[in-house]
Amino acid sequence: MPRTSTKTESPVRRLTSDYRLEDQVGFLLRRAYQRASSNLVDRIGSYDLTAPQYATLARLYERGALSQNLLGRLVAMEPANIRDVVLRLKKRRLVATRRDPTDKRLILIDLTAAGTALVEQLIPIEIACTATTLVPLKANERKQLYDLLGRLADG
Amino acid sequence: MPRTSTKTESPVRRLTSDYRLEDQVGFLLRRAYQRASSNLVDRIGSYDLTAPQYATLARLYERGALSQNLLGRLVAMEPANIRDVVLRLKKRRLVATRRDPTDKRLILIDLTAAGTALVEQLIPIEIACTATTLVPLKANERKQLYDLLGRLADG
DNA sequence: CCGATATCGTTATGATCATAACGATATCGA
DNA sequence: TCGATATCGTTATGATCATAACGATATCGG
Repeated sequence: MPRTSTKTESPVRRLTSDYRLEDQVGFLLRRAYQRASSNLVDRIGSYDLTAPQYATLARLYERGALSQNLLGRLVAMEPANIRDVVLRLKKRRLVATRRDPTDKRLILIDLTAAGTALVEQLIPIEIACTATTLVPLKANERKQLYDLLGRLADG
Repeated sequence: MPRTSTKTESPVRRLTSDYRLEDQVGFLLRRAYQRASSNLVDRIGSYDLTAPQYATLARLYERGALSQNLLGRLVAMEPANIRDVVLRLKKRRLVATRRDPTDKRLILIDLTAAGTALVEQLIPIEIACTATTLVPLKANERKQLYDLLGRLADG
């Protein structure tokens, strides 16, 4: 086995630098999200679902039929993005679409029976997954994290 | 102006549900990262740089020449991903590549003069951007957040 | 020395993401 | 009523992302 190789590293140290990438909150958030997302895919990947797809199904389960655009806002996806997710879910018959009779602009999305059954299977898995992700933190720390992240996300 | 439209919402309430998507840490992390990333692009977008591209340049600035693979690990990108980022940066002459003479597998990546100059311009902007993202939090809360996120990310 | 194993970079596939521009529909205000 | 404005969904473009499979190179153990 070749050594794990910090081999090519040269400790050049340019000019300034009390700067560290690790101190940038965006970088930390990206890595934490990678971890959480990876945990979820490990558990629900066998269902061939991604985290955004799961979020979409879960939201429909919570709220019932929604227009494609509103659904997108509720799962934090742009119109062009939620469109593709809905198309994939529709192709697998997990959601169904119909026109809103009173507003011809809208496409209403809803879970199918199969979609509903799948979400009900997945919800406990996702809850367990969240627990796994939070293992490094104590109970009071988790509550603190939720508070802080919520305030960051909402601006 | 059409109303902001919770129009199509139907409060169907399926089976169970003390379940809420907002309680899943992955969903919160994704939204917080969206916010941070958006803040960064607002500020450095005029340089035609994305957050991952900036992270890559910043890491090279901190560490000097690195193999493509190690560089990828240090910015939390898969080999296939860091490859594309490096290609784009190389096309813009912000980084240069050369073969490692002692290990023919490696491609060494380093900043060009132009790349170095650009990073030195961008670092203060990024620091300001992090400050903006953290505005909702008080100083002690920021410290707490860093601690919690770090432990989540490192598993 | 040499085969087993590990690492590096590449290729291919598929799913997110954000942005801008566009036509169709809906609503508002004068 | 009717034009200005807003929303909805679509299309196109480009950048992330993760995964699996692959050849080339490097290292280790016997």
